[in-house]
Amino acid sequence: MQPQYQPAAIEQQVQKEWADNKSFRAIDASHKPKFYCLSMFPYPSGKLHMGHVRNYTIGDVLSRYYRMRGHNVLQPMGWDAFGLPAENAAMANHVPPAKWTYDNIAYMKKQLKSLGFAIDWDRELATCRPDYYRWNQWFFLRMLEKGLAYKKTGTVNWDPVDQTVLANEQVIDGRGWRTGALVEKREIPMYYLAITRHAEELLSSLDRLPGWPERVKTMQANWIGKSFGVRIAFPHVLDGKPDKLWVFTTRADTIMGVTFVAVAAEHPLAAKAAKRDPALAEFVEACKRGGVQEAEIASQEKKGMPTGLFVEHPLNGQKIEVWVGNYVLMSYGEGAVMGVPGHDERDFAFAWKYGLPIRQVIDFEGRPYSMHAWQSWYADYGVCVNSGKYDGMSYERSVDAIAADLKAKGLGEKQVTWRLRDWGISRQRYWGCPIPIVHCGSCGDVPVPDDQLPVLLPEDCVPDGSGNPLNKRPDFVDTACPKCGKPAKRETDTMDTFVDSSWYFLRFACADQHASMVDERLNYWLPVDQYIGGIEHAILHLLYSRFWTKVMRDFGLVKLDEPFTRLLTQGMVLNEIFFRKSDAGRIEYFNPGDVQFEMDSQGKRVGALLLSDGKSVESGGIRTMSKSKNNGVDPQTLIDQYGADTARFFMMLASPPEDTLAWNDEGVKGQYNFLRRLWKFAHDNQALIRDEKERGVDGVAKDTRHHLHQHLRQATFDYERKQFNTVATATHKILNLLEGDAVALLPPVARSVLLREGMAILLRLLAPITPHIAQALWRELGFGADILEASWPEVDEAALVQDEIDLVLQVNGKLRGNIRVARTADRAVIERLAIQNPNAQKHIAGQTVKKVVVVPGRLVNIVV
RNA sequence: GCCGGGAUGGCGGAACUGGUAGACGCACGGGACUCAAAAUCCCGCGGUGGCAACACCAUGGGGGUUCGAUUCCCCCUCCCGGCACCA
Repeated sequence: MQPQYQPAAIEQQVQKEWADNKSFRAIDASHKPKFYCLSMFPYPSGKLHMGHVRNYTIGDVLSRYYRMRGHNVLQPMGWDAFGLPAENAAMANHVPPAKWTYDNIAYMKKQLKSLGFAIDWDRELATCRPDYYRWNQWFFLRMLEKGLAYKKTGTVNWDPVDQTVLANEQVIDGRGWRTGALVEKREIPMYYLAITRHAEELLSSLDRLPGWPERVKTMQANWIGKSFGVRIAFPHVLDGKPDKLWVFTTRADTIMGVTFVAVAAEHPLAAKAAKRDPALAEFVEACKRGGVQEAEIASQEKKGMPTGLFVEHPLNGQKIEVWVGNYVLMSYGEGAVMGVPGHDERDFAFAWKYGLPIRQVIDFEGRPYSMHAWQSWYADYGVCVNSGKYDGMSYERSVDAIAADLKAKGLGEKQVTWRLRDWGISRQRYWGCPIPIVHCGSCGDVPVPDDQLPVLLPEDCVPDGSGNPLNKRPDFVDTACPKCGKPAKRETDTMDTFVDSSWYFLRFACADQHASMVDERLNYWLPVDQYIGGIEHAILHLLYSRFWTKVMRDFGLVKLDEPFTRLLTQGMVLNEIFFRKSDAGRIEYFNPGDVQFEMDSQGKRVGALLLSDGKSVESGGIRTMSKSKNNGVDPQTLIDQYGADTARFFMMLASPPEDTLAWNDEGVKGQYNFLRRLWKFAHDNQALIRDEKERGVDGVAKDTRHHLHQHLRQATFDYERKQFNTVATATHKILNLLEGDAVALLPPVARSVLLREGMAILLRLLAPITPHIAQALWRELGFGADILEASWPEVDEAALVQDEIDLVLQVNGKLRGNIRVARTADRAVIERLAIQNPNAQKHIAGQTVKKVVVVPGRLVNIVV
């Protein structure tokens, strides 16, 4: 056995054995319970970042833990390989996105292997391969047949200089990222998937996902946004003919407080009014300028303009003016809202700005109401007031009554409305899955027949930033109509990459199947037992995957309602930002690795200096690691310097998996030292640990065994609840215990028994987190050939029982000492001992004891 | 703006169902070993007062429930994630 810990040699050796033995190949059948453990597949951006290392370490720890607990584990890996960054890299380096992507995959695969992840590489897939994306196309055609995929116009960001559709990410402060031109909204035809048809089930089946975090389920429920309300018509006369302006509201109880109606800039009524009013036309156009991002639209200043049109209040016939409001969304409800400034904050701000009347129609138990300042409780539910026949009614009663009255007049009805919109999947980009449609002059849009799939994406394009490069490829675009055979053009839009990631978890069960999208092996492996990925995917990716699964189920392709049984959403990895601002106002960012800190004598940081010139830099707070802020840390440096085990161990120790993790280089060395200490301790005591003579543990170092088994119980409990930082802590505590004086002073036989037991526990607790060193020591110390096959250590309940326990002594809830009592001591004895305690006496000091609270096994509190 | 989450020493974090706040680690300070350095080992380490025993204060801020609150309830501040074309 080597006296020194040599991670590079150990890790290479152990990884070679795993590869030679195909240790992580998942078998499609077993008497053991199956465990499908999946981490979200990476986008091959170049090299692994810390978020990847964290994500895949969590997944690997769970995979290895469940394997040791007797499960047949599948942990696959693939590549989310289509996407925008490949096109950006292509423009910057004049390399085709395909080559860039495949090179990145090769490098990142090497990195994943060097981290020792227990992955079944035989099932690897990449979404940019035709044998994967052909099934996107095939399934899209099935959805088209069923009407679940359809064509309609949608709004996109348009760069007028480059004549290109921009992703939201490419719009910076309302301007195109390359041209700096002001971005416009533009309507273009797109394909949509009818996810709203599944809204009800996507919402209701969240209740059948107990293994999902509540916050993710809440976010999804809010995103789907089921609202119960009333659809209300405001009658008016338009071009001499009677017409109705429809609005949707969840607060029909406030209808008598309506003082205006506002429509979206895209609303037909706005267009009509704009024809007669150039100022209004200008305003409507101004609203249409700018990007399509909801955050941008919703946070802009509320602006409006009257249309000069009037409608009638549906219940009292009052004349109400119609406004155009930039805060009204065309995509939600009717694209028009009734304005109730008395009880809606946005309407209040709007009315205040334009001098529209504000009317109180809800009473809040007589609390004083002022129309000069908004109070957050004005939007609460209450009782109708100033509302004629509805006065005194509660929310439910007034809504029922108002809906009934509106229905009788043909001016409204109760309605359920969803916030969820259908999923637009058309992208005007090159590096994605082609949409299998041919546009024929005679036959229109013709689906590509199944036997002509896949529609292959040419892999040698180099985009230049203007338009979609596929439009410049006659070899791709020009084709024959599958129906009539005449010359026709291929659709050049590609699919949203969320399509690729909406079903890849199914494909891992049958990655070698080329005759069909999925096969019967899915029935064994699916659903995914544990899914792990970033919290930033809590809504879109997870919702689309749930939707896709349900559609595949409806088509009879899979037998599952939900794809992911348990979900762990890991927190983001953050790092501090350092910068200098030049006189010209330009900001230069510096990598935290190039910055050194000045400390005071207490170790408190007082300044930050750039290593290269020794001058100070400013701190810009802590953000997610990104290229633009130059605050990323390359995990490869860490692996090269300390080895995979240290990188993995530190990642798990630093923070609970679901919390954000602020990067801190300093701690890494400490964990490397721990593994070195472990190795040295094992080396120095190998003779004692190896000694296998049959010896009982009865009466051996009772106190130490008590602590050992307490740590084991805690660590196992923490594995189960996936709090790996305290598992790592427990391994520290065990090594501290084994190294401590209590053990060193034992006679050799007792020491040998204890060290052997302690080490056997410690190595198995470490095996999921630091598998290489655990395997090496397991073998060196003679516990067995392969720790992968070892079973989980069992807690010795007898070791946990103590004869005497310490109770916390409190007076009026304040700590005043401890008392030691027998395990079996009854309440009366504890009370007497507590009151007699000299320190307690000091604080009771003449006051009367009102009562004594005894929490068995924990504390006693004297109340005076 | 809307939805979700978070805030505990110099730092990462711990505290299981409301029961000793700061486990464990890092950083820092002191000491041992060494010609020296590294490595290693030992001691200290929330704040204030005190020689000490100890006392008081302290879990973002304010209020409440309780014998007892980091934990439960209400209000506020700041930070992070998502907002449908980044993945």
